[in-house]
Amino acid sequence: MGDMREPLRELIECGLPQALEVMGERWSFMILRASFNGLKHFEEFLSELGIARNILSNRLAKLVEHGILKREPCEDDRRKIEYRLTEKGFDLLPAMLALRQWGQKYGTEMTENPVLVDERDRLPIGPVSILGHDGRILSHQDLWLVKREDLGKRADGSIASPSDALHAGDVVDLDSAKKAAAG
Amino acid sequence: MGDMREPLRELIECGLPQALEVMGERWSFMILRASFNGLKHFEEFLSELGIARNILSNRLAKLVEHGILKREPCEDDRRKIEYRLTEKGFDLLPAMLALRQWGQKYGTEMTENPVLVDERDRLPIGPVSILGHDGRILSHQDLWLVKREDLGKRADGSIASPSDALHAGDVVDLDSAKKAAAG
DNA sequence: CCATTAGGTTTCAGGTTGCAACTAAAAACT
DNA sequence: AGTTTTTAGTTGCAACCTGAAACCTAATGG
Repeated sequence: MGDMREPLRELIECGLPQALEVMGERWSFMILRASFNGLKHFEEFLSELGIARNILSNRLAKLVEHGILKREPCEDDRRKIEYRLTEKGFDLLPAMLALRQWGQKYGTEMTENPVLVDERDRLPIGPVSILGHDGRILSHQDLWLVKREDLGKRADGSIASPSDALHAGDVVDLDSAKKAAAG
Repeated sequence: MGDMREPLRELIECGLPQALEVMGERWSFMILRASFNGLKHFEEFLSELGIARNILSNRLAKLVEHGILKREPCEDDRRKIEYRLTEKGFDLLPAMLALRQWGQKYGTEMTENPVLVDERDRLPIGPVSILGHDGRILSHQDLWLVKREDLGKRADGSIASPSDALHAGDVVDLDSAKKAAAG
């Protein structure tokens, strides 16, 4: 009876719901993007994003509350308030760019301008990537879900069948899914 | 007068809004994650996610409509329907993982189990990363926004001031923002 | 035939979004 | 000083979206 919610917990105990609590709300990512682009003031966000005043107010407050933006009054003009990214906010950059690149890949074609570049060579950045332990770029084909206690154990030929694994919670994740995608 | 919406276009013409059209809706990412984990059937999603029936129905339809999932009737049991990830759906993996990792980094600590690993060495994957043209891992410190026609032009010492650039659309993005975060 | 399962749709209360109008405080102009 | 403008909000209200529960329909299974 205590473990009734085992499979549910598996899905809920992960960073996603926590991330979505803030960033799942409408406009949050657009505001973040605007922040990345250097916008700092209420009226700037308002006119650039085309968001409603009350919603913007609410979203900014939530982003501040979650430590993604910091809210500080301007010194030179005390009507103005600056909303600036925190380190926690900057850490959302990979997620935002991955989403952006995906949208760009499958959306109506558009030549983005300005372009996000590596400041060293001033050449466009590559796709946001999943890296292995050794730095190799991984595709979904290369991924596997393994029980924590089985980390590092290589497959010797005998692997539980994917359908069993799905319920046993052993080798679960992308096995069946990638076969399905291949077919 | 024709270019009145210049700065607005700059923010809107990017993959983000297109990505958010589907993935910005509540539950979309959670359903995607469940799909990655091998769930395929309506009632599976229903019980694992704790979502309402009507919403699930609506979300699945939207994900199918946008080509992220494909909906096909089961052959062996024609009541059942399989929802499986398309290639377009799999391409959301970096975005989902980046979000997940961010949530994990800043949320209440939790030891994820099972763990997502590189199937070769069965070791946990690294953080989702922004790569430069040369494969180097970039932080937000290393990024720059440049006009499309200035690609590859290295800075010789004379760079327009960031505040000017913000309005001119030249070197816009993270310059001021990263200075702000540093301070 | 009858019960059950799978995948929905309908209904309706309650919450969220968005537009427009209003406020309050700090500059800026006259 | 007095008026206007700018900045960052709040409030009120209609339209839309969400979620829980009940209902519907087709396919299995006994």
